[in-house]
Amino acid sequence: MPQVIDLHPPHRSELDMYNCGIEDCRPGHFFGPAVREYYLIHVIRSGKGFFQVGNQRYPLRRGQGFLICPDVVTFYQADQDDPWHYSWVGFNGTKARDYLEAAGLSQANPIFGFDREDALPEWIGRMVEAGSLGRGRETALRGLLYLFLSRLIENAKTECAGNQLSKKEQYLQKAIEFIRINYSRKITVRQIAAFVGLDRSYLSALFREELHRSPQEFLIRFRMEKARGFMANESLSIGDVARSVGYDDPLQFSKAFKKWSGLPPSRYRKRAGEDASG
DNA sequence: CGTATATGCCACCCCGATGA
DNA sequence: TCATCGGGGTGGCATATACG
Repeated sequence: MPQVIDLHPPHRSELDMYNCGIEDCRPGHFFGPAVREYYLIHVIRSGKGFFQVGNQRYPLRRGQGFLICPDVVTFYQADQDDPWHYSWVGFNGTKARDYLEAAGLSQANPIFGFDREDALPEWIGRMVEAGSLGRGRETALRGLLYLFLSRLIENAKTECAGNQLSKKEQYLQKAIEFIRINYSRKITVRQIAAFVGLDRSYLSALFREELHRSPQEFLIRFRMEKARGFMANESLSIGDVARSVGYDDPLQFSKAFKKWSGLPPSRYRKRAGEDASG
């Protein structure tokens, strides 16, 4: 018999719980394909099953969990022989996405693992217990949800520290860090590679493999995103913006910006201003 | 022990931009 | 027009680690 706590659709604040529950699925039990209007995390206490989003299919088992994002079609099903027993919590709010991001979770990366000492299922168990409270119920559930997410975030941290990141990912992080700090200066792909300590062609291959674009393409996109931000400041000339993102030649900047956004900087700024005023 | 896989460097070729 | 330069990408090869 599943235990479920269902709240009224809450007003939108920083973090709101929609529901939570514990369920021991029967063999082959499934849900979907369907969408949710909130984030929904399942943590698997035992057994097996799979989670499918788009054409990605994730076989999952005890000690793992998955995130369903709002308005995304998903399907999940318990194993026929060893059906999973999971606990789940649904939530949303203005900060929900930030917390999930801190835990390394997103639509693109919806899977996580957890250790016994993380006690993620136990937190949901306490939520279900708190469901029988009176006037303090909503506050208790909110607190437990925060604690649950804090465990999830902490868990993501140790995963990184525990060298879960491959060398490739570490190199990419280092390269991106260099770009983040130096985008406003004239930097070359060779300098980025030297900073990371890799051969230029090898770094290029890593970018292509992991990010599906070359280091230079990544750098240009990064600069254009920054430029877009700078252009909101009307006191800066296009030349000022160009120099602020590492272009000493405004014409070259305009060309790159047009290629990126479809509009030359001056027209882009004009249109953005019109959009903002009505 | 041999083999597979990941990692990483290097030589090389091609392209486009630039500038004399 | 042609040389140069920065850059992207490939294939070959070496090394280390994991795995049976």
